[in-house]
Amino acid sequence: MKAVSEHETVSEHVAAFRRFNRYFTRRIGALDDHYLGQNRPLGEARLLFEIGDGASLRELRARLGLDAGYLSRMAKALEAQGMVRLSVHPDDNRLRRIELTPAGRVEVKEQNRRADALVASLLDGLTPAQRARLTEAMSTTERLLRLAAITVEHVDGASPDARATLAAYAAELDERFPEGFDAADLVRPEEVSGDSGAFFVAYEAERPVGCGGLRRLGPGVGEIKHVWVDPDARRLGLARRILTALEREAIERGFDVVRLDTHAVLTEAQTMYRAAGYTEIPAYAEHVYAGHWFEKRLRGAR
Amino acid sequence: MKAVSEHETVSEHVAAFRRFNRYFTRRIGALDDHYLGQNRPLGEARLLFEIGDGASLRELRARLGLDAGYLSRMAKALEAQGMVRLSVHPDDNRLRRIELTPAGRVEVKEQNRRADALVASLLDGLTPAQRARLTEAMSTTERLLRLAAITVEHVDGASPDARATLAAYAAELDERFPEGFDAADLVRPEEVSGDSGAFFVAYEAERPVGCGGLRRLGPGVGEIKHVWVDPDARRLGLARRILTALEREAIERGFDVVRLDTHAVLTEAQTMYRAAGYTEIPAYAEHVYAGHWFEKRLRGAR
DNA sequence: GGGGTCCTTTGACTAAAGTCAAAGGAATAT
DNA sequence: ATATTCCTTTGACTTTAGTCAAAGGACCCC
Repeated sequence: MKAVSEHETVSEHVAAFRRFNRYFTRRIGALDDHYLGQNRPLGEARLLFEIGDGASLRELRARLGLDAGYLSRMAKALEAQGMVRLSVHPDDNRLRRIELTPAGRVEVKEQNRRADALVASLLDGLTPAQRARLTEAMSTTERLLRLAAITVEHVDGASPDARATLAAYAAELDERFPEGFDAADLVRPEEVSGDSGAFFVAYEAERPVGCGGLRRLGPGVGEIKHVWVDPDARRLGLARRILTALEREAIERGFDVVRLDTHAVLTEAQTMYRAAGYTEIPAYAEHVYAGHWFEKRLRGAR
Repeated sequence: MKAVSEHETVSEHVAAFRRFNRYFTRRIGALDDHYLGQNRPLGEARLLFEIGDGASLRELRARLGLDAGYLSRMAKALEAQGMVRLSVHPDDNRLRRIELTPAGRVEVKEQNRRADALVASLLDGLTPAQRARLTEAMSTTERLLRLAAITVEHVDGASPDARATLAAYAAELDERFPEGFDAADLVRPEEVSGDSGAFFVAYEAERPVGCGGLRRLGPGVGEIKHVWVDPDARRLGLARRILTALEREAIERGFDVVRLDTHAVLTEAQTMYRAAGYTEIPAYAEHVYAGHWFEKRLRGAR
């Protein structure tokens, strides 16, 4: 009974999603592409648009998912038209840097103007209140879609992605803590690997955008460390998902309770932990940066 | 001051719209297209999908915006693959009817299954509450975008579109009124044309999806007649827009007040009129179908 | 300083997408 | 009944988009 109704709701959401997708890509997406290109193949228009304030071909290849040969030729064509300038990349002679010429900049501006005008004319039919509701609904849709597309994966604590996210985490704390933060105070990779613990990295389209670690604190007790989300991926509910992954891992490892500490200035984090069922407890260890300690019981109700 | 802040908000909405558009078409739309086609050029896949329970080539040409020659060839290719059957259209020997064969039906079903699975796997990352919020936000977005894309145009009361919408209106009333509705009781075209009145038709992508008329009732008094919205376009706020257009017209024609009557069973309409500033008044004329009478003062406050 | 890796260019193709115009049969308007 | 309009087919193209592999110069790691 339960299963049936659950299934029905999921397929309802799937149907709604597909209906929206069809409507949006047919009516709006198509419009945009069509008007954007105007006198130019879409591929070139997109490339031109994506260059921004200069980029390497390698970057563009990754961002637009293009074949190397194909991109090389398009770049050459745009250069011949006087839209871009190609040069060897200052940092690495293998790479080529591509930049807009003044003429290219004019064309991009013109593309933007046209697209803006198109959207403005569309919004024209709505009242200000409706426009506000539309913007709100779009941003909710986008946030949830992004969240859905992010995966949280178990990785080795010493892997490059783990180290990269921890470095970003440390850099941010160093900014935010009045006393600064020393990267030497991060957990050691072996504390969150193998039998000792676990480390998770969140990926959005292959890019690491968040992390969190779990280590053993004592018998039946785990500690959650370094839960962090990239500024670009905040307000999506990602920290909550990382936390859920860590708790699931803790349960599998037989911990009955998990603890964590947090700095006094990280008020959003404290709010999040409370909402996730954590309760504040007295200090369970001395940490240089800690100001608040929390705990959550994972099994054996209360 | 006012104008500046107004302008700023509009451009904010434009920016938000474009950001959403970019995100959605790049990430989601692309996914969909890529997985849909699988072993088949996208054009063919789209065509196959669009056939549904059979259609004429002409219809498909309009819906997909294809060149006649291109479509003809694709149809022939699909026929050679045993996916569709082509035949002369029963109603008009110039047209060709295209239908799916059993094999074609299987493939469309398979396309659908794949797309559903893709979406389901995407939604998998969300909690049920988040899924519900996503569906809600998408449907709001879609409703408002549809509303924004609809235009309300002044047409002659005797034009084919005016007659078509009025016929649909009459047919619906005939269903809904316990006593039925006789199309002979509609306004005559000349009452809502030229100096006597005005008629508006709402178009969504060239298709008439709503209407409303205004006629002169007496000195300074106009009457709003036959405001109707196609079932496919309801719950978008379209009736309200038609009403606004009629009131603007009434003001231009120098009417101080507009009246209207409505049948007792049309409770949604009554709610809408009240929300739009209409107040119920005693019967101002005898009408066979009327059960409630409303009025709105357009100028000379109270 | 030598092998492996990385990035780009070039040649050589292929497939898909789309355009244009001529032509012929079928409806429609007058 | 005749001119006009419609819808589709066909031939003859062009442009985009994309793929694959070979090759060469630059970097990186011992």
